[in-house]
Amino acid sequence: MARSRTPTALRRTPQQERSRAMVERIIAAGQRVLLRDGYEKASTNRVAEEAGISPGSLYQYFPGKESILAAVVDRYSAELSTRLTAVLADRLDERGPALVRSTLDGLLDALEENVEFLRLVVQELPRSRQGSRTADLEQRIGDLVAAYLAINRSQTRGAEPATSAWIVVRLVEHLTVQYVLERPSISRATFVDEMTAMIVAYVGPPDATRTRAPS
Amino acid sequence: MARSRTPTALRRTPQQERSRAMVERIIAAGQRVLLRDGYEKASTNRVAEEAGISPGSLYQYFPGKESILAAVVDRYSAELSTRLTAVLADRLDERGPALVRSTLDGLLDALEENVEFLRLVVQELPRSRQGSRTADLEQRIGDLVAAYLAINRSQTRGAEPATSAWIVVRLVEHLTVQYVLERPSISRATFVDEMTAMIVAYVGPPDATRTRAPS
Amino acid sequence: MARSRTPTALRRTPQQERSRAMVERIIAAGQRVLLRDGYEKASTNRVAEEAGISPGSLYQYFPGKESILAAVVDRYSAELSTRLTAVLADRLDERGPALVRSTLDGLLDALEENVEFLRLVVQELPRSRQGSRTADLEQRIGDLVAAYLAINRSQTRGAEPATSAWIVVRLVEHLTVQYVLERPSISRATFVDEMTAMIVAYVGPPDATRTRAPS
Amino acid sequence: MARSRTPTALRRTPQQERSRAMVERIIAAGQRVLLRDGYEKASTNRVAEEAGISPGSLYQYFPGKESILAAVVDRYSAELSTRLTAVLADRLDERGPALVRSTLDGLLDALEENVEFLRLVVQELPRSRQGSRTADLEQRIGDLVAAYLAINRSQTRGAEPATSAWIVVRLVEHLTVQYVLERPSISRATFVDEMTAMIVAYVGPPDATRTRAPS
DNA sequence: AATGAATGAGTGTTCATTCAT
DNA sequence: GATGAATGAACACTCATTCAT
Repeated sequence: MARSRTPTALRRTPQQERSRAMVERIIAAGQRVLLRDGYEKASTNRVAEEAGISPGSLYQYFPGKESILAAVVDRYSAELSTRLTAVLADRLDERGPALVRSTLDGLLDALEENVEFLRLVVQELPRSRQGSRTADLEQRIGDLVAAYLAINRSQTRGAEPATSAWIVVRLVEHLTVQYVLERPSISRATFVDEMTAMIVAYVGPPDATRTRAPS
Repeated sequence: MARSRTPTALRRTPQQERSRAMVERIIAAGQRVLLRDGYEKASTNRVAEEAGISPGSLYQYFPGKESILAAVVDRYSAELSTRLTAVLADRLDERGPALVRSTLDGLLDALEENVEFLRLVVQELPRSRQGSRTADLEQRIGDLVAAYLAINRSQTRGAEPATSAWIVVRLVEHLTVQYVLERPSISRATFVDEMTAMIVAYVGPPDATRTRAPS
Repeated sequence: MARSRTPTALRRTPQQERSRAMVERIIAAGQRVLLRDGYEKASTNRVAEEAGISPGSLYQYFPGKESILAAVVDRYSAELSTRLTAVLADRLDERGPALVRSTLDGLLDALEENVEFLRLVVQELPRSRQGSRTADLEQRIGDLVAAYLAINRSQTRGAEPATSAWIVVRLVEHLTVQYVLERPSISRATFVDEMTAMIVAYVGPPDATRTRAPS
Repeated sequence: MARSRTPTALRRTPQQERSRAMVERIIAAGQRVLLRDGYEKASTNRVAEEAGISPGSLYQYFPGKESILAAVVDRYSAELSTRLTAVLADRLDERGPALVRSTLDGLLDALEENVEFLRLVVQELPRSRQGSRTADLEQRIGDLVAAYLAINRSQTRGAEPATSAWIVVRLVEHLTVQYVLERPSISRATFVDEMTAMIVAYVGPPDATRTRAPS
């Protein structure tokens, strides 16, 4: 019972290492099965077989089927998040349209990395099986955008930063995903231009000195 | 005995009436089961039990499980579509911000009519089970918006009407649905204001200097 | 209730005529369904549909599924029997090898008339579904053969006519059927020659004056 | 714990033993169900119940219903084949009538071992469910008989050995089976006498004047 | 007589989960 | 820890038969 909680800071015991490796193996197998067989045919037995372990062993690492699939989606979300963060890391000094443009570009890059699985998650999986990571992410990014807006945007428009942030986050998320999945006959450059124009027009130009079109 | 032979084309025989009633009963039962038990647990046997008929009888009216659930979703989509059409019918002469505002209002009204089932469809059902109704509607409305933009909007911005229409349709659809489902702490009035502002700013205000096509 | 039993000898009432016609229609439909869908898929509902009547009406003419299929097989057996009788009718004066040969020829002709259905009956249908006609026929023909043997054959061999008849009837029946169904690489002429030789050798030449090979 | 790793190739692990036992148990249950309920009523659920296991367990050992029933029939065919082979093994030096007689006797013994199941297979099961074992056996025995005839029989008759073999094999098979199943009022001794006489007369007695291949 | 909607027990099969080893 | 045989309720669907009309 008195299992020490990571005794020396970040070090893990060999058992924990092995356990983590096994969890990863199961998640990877789960993703392969989902891609190969689709959601309806993805059974625990198939995941176990794909992972090269026995069905019983699954339950040493996960409490049930749902949590396995949720972990698969969560890992994907985490990958997306990581990729996006990496891309944006060296654009931290940008502001206004350039920042928006960079964000859109990074997001599209990240989403295009694994379109097949993105399609699976968005179109095949019931939202209720998608873990909490996406919602968390929306929340966190929403907070960041709100903070940014509170600091940077012009004072001519009256909405709460939180309101604009809520709208912008969902707008960006959904439209980029749909663009990648639907591939409408719009070039990526045009899509980014349009989205940037829309967002900039909506949240207002960052520079208060800039003249706005008379309402 | 003297069963009339449907002299005027549109009259229905009693059997047809009974059949229609049964179809309705099954669809209603399917909707209740979906709401009560969720998509994964919605089985033909449960639908039959909920409808108060035997499992075999289902197959007199539907070819299989998929078609039953599809009919449930289709009926809901048809209701949505009907309500929206009705609301917008007497606003056909509006232009610009007023038209946008009316559309948003109508859409929100329609979506709020049955939030519970909207949540089910959007969050529980895999997109692939949602029938073609939604996609059809998106397409049709997209065409309408593109046509409107081609005629009405100012020439100051360069994007193709089809491009703007694609973006605006998905934006409006997703954000209104999410607003109704998430109920963020944004008043409906504010939400409509913000959306209207965003869309008008994006597609560009109708150019007052440009001659409008006579209504 | 006091329905007259064919009042004037062979005449039938109109109802009885209609009934007989319906029975025939159902049997014909049953045969088509068996040929089209196979035994395992041949359901009463399909037979009714094929006959152009409602499933319920089947039970006005037959007590159940089994009896329908039995009637189909029986009608086929009756056809076989009729054809065989017709072929043999003008050979009644023959004796010995010529009679055997004629019988084999006639039987092969009759069996080849509808090989598809013969295959179905012999290979797909459980024997227990084959009605009693075949067994009856075997019995009757066996009796005839026994009578023939009792009168015609040489007295040098000692078996009971009934014994030889039992053997010969089954031998002829099974081998001709198998020949038609398996189509081994044996010409029909050779097959008939061989069968004739075997039977004649077995039951003994009809003419006592003929020299037999020393045992 | 120290589970031996099957050092010598032919040893089986306990799991394999258990698996074999389970397969046997299912086959035996299948046979009992077939005998008790008949082919049409023999369902996987009944077999499972009779075997004292759950329906799901069936599918750990067999891929489906057909293969279970096929295994039942195959096991019976294998038993028949084994018994027949054993009986004939010590008669290999016989020729002519004695060989025919031994074969018939051995065949009748083998068939009489389990008349109940023989009846089931022959009369209840559609031929198409009888596996390939019977057809294989027919083919193999046919080849043997043809070879025997090619070497041993007199040259007085002209048919191809393959032709005579085809006829004799089917004749012997069908008549012995029918004798056992129908039990006509013919003593077994008489039946064997008659059959022997017929076959010997047909294929021709071994020509005593002809030099035999040295055994 | 004829209908055909309704039945409901039944089918073969799957699969998340358990537990003795 | 790991196994994998065993489970058994559940699934989608069928069909011989009935019976109110």
